[in-house]
Amino acid sequence: MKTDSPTADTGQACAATRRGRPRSEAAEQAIFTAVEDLMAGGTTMSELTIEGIATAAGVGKATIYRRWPNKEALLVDVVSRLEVPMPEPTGEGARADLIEMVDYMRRRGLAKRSRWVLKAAFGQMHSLPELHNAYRERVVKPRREAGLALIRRAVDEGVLRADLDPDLLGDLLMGPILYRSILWDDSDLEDPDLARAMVDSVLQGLAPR
Amino acid sequence: MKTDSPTADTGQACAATRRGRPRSEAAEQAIFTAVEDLMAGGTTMSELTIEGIATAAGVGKATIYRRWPNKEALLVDVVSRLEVPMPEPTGEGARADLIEMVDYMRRRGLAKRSRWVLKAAFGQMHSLPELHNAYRERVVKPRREAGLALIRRAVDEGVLRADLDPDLLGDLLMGPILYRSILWDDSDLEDPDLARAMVDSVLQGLAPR
Amino acid sequence: MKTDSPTADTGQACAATRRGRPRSEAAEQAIFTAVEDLMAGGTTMSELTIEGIATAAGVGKATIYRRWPNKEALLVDVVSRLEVPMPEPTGEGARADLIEMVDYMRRRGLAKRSRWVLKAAFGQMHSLPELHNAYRERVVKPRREAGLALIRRAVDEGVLRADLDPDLLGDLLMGPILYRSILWDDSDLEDPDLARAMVDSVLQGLAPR
Amino acid sequence: MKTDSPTADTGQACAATRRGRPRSEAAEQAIFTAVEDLMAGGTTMSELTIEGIATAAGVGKATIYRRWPNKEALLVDVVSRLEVPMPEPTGEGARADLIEMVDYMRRRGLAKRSRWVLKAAFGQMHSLPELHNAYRERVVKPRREAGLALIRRAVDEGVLRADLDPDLLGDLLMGPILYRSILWDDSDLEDPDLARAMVDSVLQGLAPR
DNA sequence: CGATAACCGAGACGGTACGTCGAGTCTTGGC
DNA sequence: GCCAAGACTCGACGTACCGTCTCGGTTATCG
Repeated sequence: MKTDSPTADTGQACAATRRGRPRSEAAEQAIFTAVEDLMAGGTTMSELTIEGIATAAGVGKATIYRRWPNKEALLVDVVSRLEVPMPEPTGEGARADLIEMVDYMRRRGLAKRSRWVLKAAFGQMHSLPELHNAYRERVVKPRREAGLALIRRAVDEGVLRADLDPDLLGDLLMGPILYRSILWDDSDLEDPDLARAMVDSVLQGLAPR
Repeated sequence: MKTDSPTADTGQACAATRRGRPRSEAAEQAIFTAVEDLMAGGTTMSELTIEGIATAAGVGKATIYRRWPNKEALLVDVVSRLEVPMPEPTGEGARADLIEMVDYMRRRGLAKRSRWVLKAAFGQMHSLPELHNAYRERVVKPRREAGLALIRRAVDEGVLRADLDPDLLGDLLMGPILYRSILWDDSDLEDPDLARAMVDSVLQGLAPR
Repeated sequence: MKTDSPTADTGQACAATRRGRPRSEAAEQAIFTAVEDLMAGGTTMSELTIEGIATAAGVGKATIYRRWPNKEALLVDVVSRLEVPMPEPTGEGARADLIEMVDYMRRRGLAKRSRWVLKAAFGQMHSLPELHNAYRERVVKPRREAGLALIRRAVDEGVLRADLDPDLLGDLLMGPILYRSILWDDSDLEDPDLARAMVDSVLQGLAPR
Repeated sequence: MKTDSPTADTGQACAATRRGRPRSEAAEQAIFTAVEDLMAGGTTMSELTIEGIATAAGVGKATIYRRWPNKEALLVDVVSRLEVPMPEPTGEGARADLIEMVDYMRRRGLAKRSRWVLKAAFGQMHSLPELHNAYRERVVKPRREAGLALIRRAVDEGVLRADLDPDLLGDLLMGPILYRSILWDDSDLEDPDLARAMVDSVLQGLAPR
């Protein structure tokens, strides 16, 4: 996934030379690392304070507020950093690719840091609509589009029915795993065969033949 | 859903009659109304403070804390109150019941107050683990169990395959609609035929015959 | 000197009964004590922070801000508390009373706490004109009027010339000692005979006979 | 008063010629002008920040810190610059010189900028001990010594008694006018005859003949 | 009927974190 | 090496809520 730097929204790439001391890359890194460490250490969302982050990062509070207007904005960037690229098509056919995609979601939901982010940060989004949109634009949408590309290929290969809306197909395939990732426990994602079972089940249909 | 009164945790079922002035039913109503009004008025979750609720309800803070140990507990009750009862089986067979159940989820996701709850309150849950657990226990679980009962009946009627885990069947049927409810726009839920399309699609299977 | 409580300016003596928990007298005392202790401990004015006072007093910052709008207002009250009543007339005649008054000023300028207050707090006043006025009204003016009464009595007794403005007489008698108190070192005030020398010198005149 | 350049404390009198670009005289002027403008514009002492000065002067903060080690040092120089030279002896005798000196103090207390300095800056001195000491050393002391010289001459001329401590004589003559300058309103200084009245009163004595 | 006990609104209490501001230092590119 | 600009760490500011604790006063039941 391609993500802009946190200052992307200020569009500072002006023709005139930038003046003054440039922002410290090290400080930025320290902030990200501090947040991820705190998260990994079991800190819940409401315990995650800017003051705590600043202290853990060895950074002044102003250095954080210079980059992000509030806690949520910082988290969106943390989230973006943690998202890993989706798997490339395996070349073994569309069904295998669909399973791989679903299994990627399952593994991502299991990964400790990623799961914390997926749950906690995502949860805050409805309080800050513009951040919700930013997250959807930068994280959800690219993935959804990759999924749709995959689905269209599967339709071409005859693995998926052509008479259904691709959006619907996507939700039917991805919804269950994401639902489990967000709402339920990790234990519900541990079965390594889960992705195959899900994909095959919806492919074949839940009704008896 | 049937929910205990907020005083449930104080173990009021003592043999001896309670002495002193009883708690004011009016105050309780005022609190609930205030929270719902604030929510409807666009107050985001993080702006929803106990002090604000007390002021809006014309109630002392202690009157709130006398009933709920903390903000999370109050929110669980508010959320529970907003949940509407699930539809009774229609008697037209398991397939119709499944569609009805999915469509109920769709409509619930569209309802203004319910949506606020589903999104905002649910979103905060991972920040507030107790709220998350309480919500799962009191809201999600009963519904899930109703769903599982429905699914078992559908298996008995031969509408669903008997060789799949009922939990998996449930997630495959409910996951897509909940995924859309939580993550996407309301517009994705507007199609009145959506529930039927989803259920029939997964019943028949996404693979061409 | 008669001093109102710090909340005097809110005029809370309303007919309607005051509601809510009353302000803690103990907290107020703790705040005053903390400031005086810090001052006595050599803390300079710019090192004297509200946070430090709150910590030293074992009190929340809000408890201070509830009583005084800012640091300077708090100091005016601290100053008022520290001011001690002026000496009563000795009954030995106007000249002795004048010397006693000047010597009182000298001793006051020597007293550790009082001096700190006289210097540091007084120094801040020109930044906050209304506080300057309050201080003048509540501390300086009563003293000045006591001095003028004394002077008028001295005129009646024939100790002071009747052809001079009483204000001028007051400043000529009190100015030198206050000038030394404010601007110079403590060492300039140590001579126990200083007051007598000053009064007698200006009474007799500085010109040779 | 003659004041060293602000760089005095950096010991610039090195034998080897200074290398690199010399300090900008214009920047220095801009800084002084900015401070005086801000003062004249009603800025109180505690609102007078280095950042504000730098911005108003169109100068970098480092340019200020390169010249003065801290805010207090800058203020000492600003204060020194504002002090105007004392009057030369008039040649009309010691009494006239004493009156002229006291009247100079009176006029200085009335002058707008000088008064700002005398009151506001002086007021802060006890908060900022270094500033206090520097001010005493560079402003008060020379003036006091000039006053003492004058007094010694007056003693020689037989205008002042020889049996009194010159320091005491100085404080008795200057104290009243300085006391009025610092503590009271400008209106108390407006009488153009005030200096003469004060000097003559203390010369003749306050006791009736 | 009076005492007792738990309730009520109001608001102060000690804390914690907020987001801002300024101090004094450091680091850019440019003169 | 100086300059303007603006980043840096640090620490205090004054505000807002948290959850608790008095206040004076109001219903209830119990004795």
